[in-house]
Amino acid sequence: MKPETDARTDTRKKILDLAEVLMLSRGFNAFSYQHISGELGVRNAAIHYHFPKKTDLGVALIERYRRRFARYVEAQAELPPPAQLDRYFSLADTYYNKQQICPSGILSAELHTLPPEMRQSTASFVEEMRAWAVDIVRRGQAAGVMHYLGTPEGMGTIVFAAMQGSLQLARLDGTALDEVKQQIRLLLGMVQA
Amino acid sequence: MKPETDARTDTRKKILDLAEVLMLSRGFNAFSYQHISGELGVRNAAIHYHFPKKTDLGVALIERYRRRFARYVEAQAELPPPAQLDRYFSLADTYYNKQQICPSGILSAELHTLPPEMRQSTASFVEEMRAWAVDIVRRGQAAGVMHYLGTPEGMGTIVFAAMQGSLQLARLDGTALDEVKQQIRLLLGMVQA
DNA sequence: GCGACTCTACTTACTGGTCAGTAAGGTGTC
DNA sequence: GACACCTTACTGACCAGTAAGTAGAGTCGC
Repeated sequence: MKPETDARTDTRKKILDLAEVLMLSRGFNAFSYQHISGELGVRNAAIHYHFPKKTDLGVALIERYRRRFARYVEAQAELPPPAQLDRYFSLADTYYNKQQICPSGILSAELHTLPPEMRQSTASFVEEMRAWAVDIVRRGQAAGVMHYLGTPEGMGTIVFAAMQGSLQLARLDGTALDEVKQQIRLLLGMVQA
Repeated sequence: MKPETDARTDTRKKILDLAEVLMLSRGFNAFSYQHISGELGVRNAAIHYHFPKKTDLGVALIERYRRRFARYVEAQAELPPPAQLDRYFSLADTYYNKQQICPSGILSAELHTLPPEMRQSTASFVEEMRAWAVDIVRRGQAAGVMHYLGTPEGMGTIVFAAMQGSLQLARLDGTALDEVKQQIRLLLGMVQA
């Protein structure tokens, strides 16, 4: 009984992985259990065995994001703030290359059609991401490696909002993401103007 | 035969108005002809009479936005750039107060599930909005009433992306929109830091 | 000034497809 | 023999879209 080939967690994980791809490219409401079961070579009811309601799948997806994000933040806690920002930018590039948008983007856009449990998880997730962006620019300022107008709250929030927005725009206009990234670097005093 | 009470254009307009509200709060895929016909007190097929396919309704919605936006831009072409920015901010407040997001936000988020005709219209619409934001900050800079780092393209794009993103975030965190608006004013050198 | 025709703007009634979700049964493993 | 992990088979809801019919208003010939 090798845990790494345990069928139980294996199928469950495959479902989550597929659901993740579908959600980030099409949205939560625009994919069905059929999309997953077809790709996975199982029947629809197999998905319902692991996630009885679609809401359960949605909440599990968001909670997995939150855990992953927490690990991600912790893993690079020791990096200097500009390097953390670069990592953030690379993450956005990864989404862009897959023609996806960020989880907070799709979830906040679809918010009013999501079940209450998912809305709750989304609110926590988005608040954690925003707080992290604020934290980066705050520590960047404190360390003297970032210089900008206004407060860390204002600057962090606009960075987060602009990245979310530009990832969506980038699917229509490929230059938007690079342009926004470059402008953020400028506004944070990280490049010579 | 008074044209202002012409039943023809009247029902058609009511359908578009209702579809607009539904799209900005729930998204294009998350409303049905039933939602509209129920509210309007007509049968489903009546909507199909005016808009045979849902795609037709979607394209009509976007094209109406584009015409409205073009008029909006022209109507305030003589205003000084900071005043135009304020109008843009008020528009965002209007959406926020109705718990809606901006059309470009929902359309770009749902992009991959939209029919090709709608994608085409969306691309044109978004490009027009972005160009307008760039134009405001370009003329603001030229008039000496806006001062910022980088190019008008970079600054206009980040303003547009940040506004789109913050309108989405504002449904989860009521402070996001005001924070981003204030930060934009700061970054454009429109307030004393 | 009146019947015949036509057009707009609907209606009723339906189809086929997709959806989430359920119940009951089977199969292999500890 | 109990349990995890599926299957087959189904339900009811909702969906976009269509076909055929109709009420009323305007138009035309005469």
